[in-house]
Amino acid sequence: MANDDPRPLTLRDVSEASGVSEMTVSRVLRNRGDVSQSTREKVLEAAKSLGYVPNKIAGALASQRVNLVAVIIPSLSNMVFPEVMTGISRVLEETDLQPVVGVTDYLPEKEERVLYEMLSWRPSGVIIAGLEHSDASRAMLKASGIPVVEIMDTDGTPVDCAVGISHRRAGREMAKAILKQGYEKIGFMGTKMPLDHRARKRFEGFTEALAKAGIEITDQEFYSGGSALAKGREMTEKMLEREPELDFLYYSNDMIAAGGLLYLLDNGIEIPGQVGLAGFNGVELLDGLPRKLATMDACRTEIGTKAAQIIAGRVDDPKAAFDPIIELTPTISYGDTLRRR
Amino acid sequence: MANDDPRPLTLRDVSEASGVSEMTVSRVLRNRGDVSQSTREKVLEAAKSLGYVPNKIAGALASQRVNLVAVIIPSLSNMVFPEVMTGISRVLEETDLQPVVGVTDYLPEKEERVLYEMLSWRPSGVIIAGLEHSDASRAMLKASGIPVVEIMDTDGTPVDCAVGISHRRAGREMAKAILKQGYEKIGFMGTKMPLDHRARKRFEGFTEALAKAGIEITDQEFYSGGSALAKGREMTEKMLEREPELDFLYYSNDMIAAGGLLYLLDNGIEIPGQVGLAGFNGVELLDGLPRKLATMDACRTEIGTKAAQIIAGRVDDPKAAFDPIIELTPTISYGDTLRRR
DNA sequence: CTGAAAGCGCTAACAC
DNA sequence: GTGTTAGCGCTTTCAG
Repeated sequence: MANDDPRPLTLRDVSEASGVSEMTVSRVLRNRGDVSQSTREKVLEAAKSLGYVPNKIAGALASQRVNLVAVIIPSLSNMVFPEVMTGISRVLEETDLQPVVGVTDYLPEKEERVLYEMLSWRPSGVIIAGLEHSDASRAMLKASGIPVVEIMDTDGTPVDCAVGISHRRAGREMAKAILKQGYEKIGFMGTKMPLDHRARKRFEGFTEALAKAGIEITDQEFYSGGSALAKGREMTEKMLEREPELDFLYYSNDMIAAGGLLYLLDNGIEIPGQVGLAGFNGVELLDGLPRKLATMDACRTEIGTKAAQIIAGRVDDPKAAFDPIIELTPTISYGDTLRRR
Repeated sequence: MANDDPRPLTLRDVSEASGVSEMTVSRVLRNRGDVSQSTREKVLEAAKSLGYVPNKIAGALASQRVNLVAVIIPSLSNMVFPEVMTGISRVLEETDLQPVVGVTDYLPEKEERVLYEMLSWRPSGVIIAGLEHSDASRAMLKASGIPVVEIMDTDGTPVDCAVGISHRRAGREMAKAILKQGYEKIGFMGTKMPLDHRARKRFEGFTEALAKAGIEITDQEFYSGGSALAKGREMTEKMLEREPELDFLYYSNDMIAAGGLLYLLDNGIEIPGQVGLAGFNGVELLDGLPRKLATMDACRTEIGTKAAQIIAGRVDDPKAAFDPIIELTPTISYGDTLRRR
């Protein structure tokens, strides 16, 4: 029954055990071509009882086909990429493609290494976060000759094609919504991440829209590492000590915004009358806070879904047409922390 | 410079471009064997300018070696597995092994599929969550002939070896700590997941230790889906309506415990005097809550680290000895919600 | 230090 | 419906 010999089983073993040629065994195992019911049963029986697991390495080399899609993302620890993965998996499960995840920790050199490593397995497509990559990475992607979808961001020029939102616009829209509610003394808090281009673009869009209204950010603060909830609390405290006049706090993600919210509530500050708040991402995780946080969803699942569909479609038909850039539209939810009565 | 021909580059292309035999090119690219400085440079130059990326499929088939470690986990969405991954990656980065992640969504059939798929790439080792697997999965793991580490749990019999904590004991220890503080009317809230064996074992250990002290759980409630924070809040509200006499709430994870905490605070219930709380996991994410939640860390990063070390060690030396079960010891942190004054 | 030959386990393409 | 042959792109092994 089990395999005692350390040598892994091969098609040949199944062939011998079933008295059918290797080729026919292969056909049965892949459901390819016509095979008589009787031999099919013999083969499946033999394969099962031996515990045969096909060797995809050999199969891929022979067929020049690899059903893998490389998915390259900066991190698994925040809520955003798991949701993108969910979208991707949902679509790919309907196909014979399989996602393989690589994580870059927001480091361009690591991205390069991971990409090289993944491309060397000759995947059928690449889904990669962001539009900013090293020259070498872009060159590899171009030279690979496979479909590449850059996700999350549309502010830039994709190597092949992109699905995402405009983070500049997201920042602008939030600024406009805040101004419209009559807030004027605005503070910003975010990650100290020169390499998080999307956070940077949101910040840029935000200040740009404020500037257009003749307003400058009153104060700003950046953090790195640690528990986001705790950091949001600390930064908010510090900032309000420095600038008690602030009437709005814009956070670059929902987690630190939640920390800020808890701080304000603890200190009896009236929300959103005295101070308003908003975050970014729309993480469901945070439903259940004492107040519903204003935020902007980043269309994460949809980005994953669309990206996977593009890959699947183009693997299916390499000459099919496709949009070079698909820009999704995030929506603001006002919650209880942005709308002044 | 770039590759216009859709055909991917091969060693032969580099060989021709550099005027060196394929074999020597291969040696240079893998840093194997002695190659003169001058030919080495010629080769690297040629490979780089062509944008050559080696084909690992062919390499793996020829060398019968695949530097991949299959990591099979139920989910990426909660905080627990990303931390395990961190531990694994940290160790494997020091070696030439690479983790490849598969997700099962807590479904045994999906686990079986994912495992089959991964084993068909002939990885050098498997790290898989839990000790409960279908017969077919166990058979595959055994037959694979590669090192297998089952992680998270030690209450059971591993196929090969295991690293984790005893969730039964964890439940018992928490029960003892709660009783020691004088709490007596205890409610339990958790996930409605017959397939989350570790949550189940904690629950069993918990009730068992209470029983030994002659106490039964006063009330219990299970949820599925939705935002854990919100669910914790809702369940807590319902339970306290049903059983206003409750003096302690034990939650099967920190996220719902946090929701419960926020509910109690909102309703002016005194913690931990009137009602105490505890969760499970020790998620750093939650630092920053108004009170520090009592919890028990699950040694997640350490589990990842140890598991990866075992794989790396056994890949290095297949006949090295190893412990079949490594049980780590979780520690209770009392925070502000368990210690009665 | 470098090269030539053989073959890893499978599948495409073609017989029968 | 089934079998045969010839590789896929690399590395192992062995000669020089």
